[in-house]
Amino acid sequence: MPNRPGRAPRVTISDVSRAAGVSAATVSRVLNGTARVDAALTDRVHQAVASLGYRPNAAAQGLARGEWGTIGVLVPDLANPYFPDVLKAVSAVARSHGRRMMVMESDEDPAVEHDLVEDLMRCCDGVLLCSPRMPRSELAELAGRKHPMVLFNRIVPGLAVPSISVDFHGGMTQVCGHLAQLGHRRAAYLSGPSASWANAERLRAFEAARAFGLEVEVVECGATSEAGYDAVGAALSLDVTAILGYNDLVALGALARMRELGIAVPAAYSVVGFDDISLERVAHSNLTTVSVPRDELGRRAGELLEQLLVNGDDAEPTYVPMKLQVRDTSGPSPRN
Amino acid sequence: MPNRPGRAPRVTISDVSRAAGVSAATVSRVLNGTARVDAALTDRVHQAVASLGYRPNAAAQGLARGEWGTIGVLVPDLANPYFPDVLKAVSAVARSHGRRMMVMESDEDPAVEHDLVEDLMRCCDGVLLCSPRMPRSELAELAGRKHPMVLFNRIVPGLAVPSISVDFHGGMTQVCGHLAQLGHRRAAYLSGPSASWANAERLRAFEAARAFGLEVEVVECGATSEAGYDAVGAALSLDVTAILGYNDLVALGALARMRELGIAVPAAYSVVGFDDISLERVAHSNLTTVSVPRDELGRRAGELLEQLLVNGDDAEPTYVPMKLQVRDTSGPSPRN
DNA sequence: AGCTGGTCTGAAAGCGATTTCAGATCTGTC
DNA sequence: GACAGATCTGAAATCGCTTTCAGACCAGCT
Repeated sequence: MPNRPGRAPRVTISDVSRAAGVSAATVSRVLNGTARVDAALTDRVHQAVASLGYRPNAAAQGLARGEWGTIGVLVPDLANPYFPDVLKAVSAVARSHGRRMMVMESDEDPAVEHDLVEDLMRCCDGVLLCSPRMPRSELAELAGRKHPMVLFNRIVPGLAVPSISVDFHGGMTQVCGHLAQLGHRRAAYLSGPSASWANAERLRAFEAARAFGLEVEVVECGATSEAGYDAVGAALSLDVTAILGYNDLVALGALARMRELGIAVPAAYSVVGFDDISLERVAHSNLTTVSVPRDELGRRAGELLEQLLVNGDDAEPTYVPMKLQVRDTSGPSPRN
Repeated sequence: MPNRPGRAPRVTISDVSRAAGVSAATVSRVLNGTARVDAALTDRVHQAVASLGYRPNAAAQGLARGEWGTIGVLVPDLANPYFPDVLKAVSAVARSHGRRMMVMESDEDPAVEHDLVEDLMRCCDGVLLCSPRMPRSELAELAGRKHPMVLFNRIVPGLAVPSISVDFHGGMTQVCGHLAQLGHRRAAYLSGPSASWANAERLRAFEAARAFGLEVEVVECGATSEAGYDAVGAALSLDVTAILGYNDLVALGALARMRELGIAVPAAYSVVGFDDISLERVAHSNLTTVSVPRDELGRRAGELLEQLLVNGDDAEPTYVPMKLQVRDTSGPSPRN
């Protein structure tokens, strides 16, 4: 990089080679250990590197090696407590394989996702798309570029992209089973982003739920605690005995509103969340929910991508099961 | 980059120039708008780009331009709800200036911070260090490299590095004032990471607090809700009427333990947090705390870095004030 | 018609690494 | 002592893009 005024002069490999009295090739070999080099030269190189404070330029390395040493992650919303946990694990995996992590956020706007992914592909060896909301067609187009890519929490039928997802359908089925067993016959579901696969998977569970006697009404809501707070009114008017949140935030928001209204939980209504975000550790609202180990999920997503980069394996879609966590906000139906 | 088996063949600028029947220089000019180009040629270039699906290689651009178009952010812990909010804002600012964001996490280990920052400097135009725990000497060494760098929540006296920090000292002083006014005379502070500047700043406030009649005992604790939970016992044995947390997580953990022990808050003890993390929105524990607008903080940090990159300005350290949020966990001292 | 000056374009020289290739040196045999 | 082969080293090509530089072209003027 050119020396900018006021910036430290940039030390390049040829500065080092000059100082050590060897060729640039030798410096490269010493630093990367790609070939045997005489011990005396090795020493001189190391000394020159140390005294000049040389650090190889990542762009030049990337260009020459044909690898950036970087993976890219796209998330819908950094502020959603779900993703930092995943990022943390992905970052750790990436680091353990000597890669850096680039992060982009779509801010829940499906329209910008495509561009962001394109940008990521320009500077990352592989990309991890977390819960992408973009339409199937765009996703297919991106997949068609043959750039290593892993899908997280989004399955696109008929698209052979390695993916890892939480078994939302199974999780919600467990929730329904739990409520049915407690004698509930009608429940309201505070629905998440309508375009999202994650929401669709949950909805799918309600058809099966009918089989074991639970009818679920859908109320448009959203993915935030505020949305949950606001949607309670509509839910309560539906003659139900239980409220299911799209996620824990929604359920906690609903719970807060119900507390304000003086509604007894779980005596009058059962409330069930989804995701088991770690807020539970601190919030102590003891929400009944279904959990999934987010760190393990992130780790597996990272490993999947890494494997893809190294072996080019085209793995099968992986589903990670959820686990019902019965706590204090669910109980027998009051109409039993 | 070389074409890997199974990967899409890489389209380069010369492929485009060949297809459009112009020189690579012209393609570059059209794409970057750096010079007037005949309309007919411009069209041909655009068509070639579209039909080939050309995307400039970021590494090559970075190398040629001497800029990566990337900023790097180092955080101690992604799982700490504080940072995602900051990252979100930083990411937005970076994006608005056409830059990407690289994220690294030290996992609260000061020993790895130095290497991570070094790595960031190899591939980012500028770096933002959030609450770095590394010793002053290392920080000084890094600052000496003249690589654009902004410090967030860490002031190093005598080191001329642009920085933006929350006025922790002022915040904690407000907390002490609040408690003193409520008649409290002795309080316990559940102390955070001992090496951290943030903790030192809070401690500093306790000396001043003595002046208005509040004695604060320090209990070693940590930065997590678990640590707060565990430290309650020690705090209660100190003959105090109030407990101050290093942050909200600690305070919430303490609160949870106290609830278990059947201790009335704020009747028997007042509990005060620090940071006002957004968990409050969902946890509804109504913790008294001091707040700081994390998104604004992130935005300003991002802008500071951007300014540094563009103007090379060496701005003065900025302090952002905190604001006392009196809620339900603080009340008059029972010994009044 | 001949110049001057201004636009637009392409050839070529970087940017800073890696890697190939060929030459130099050194071993160990015959 | 000479030769084959193995080691080690440096020169140069390469990665894909930007940017300088100089030439080509055209218009407007004297």
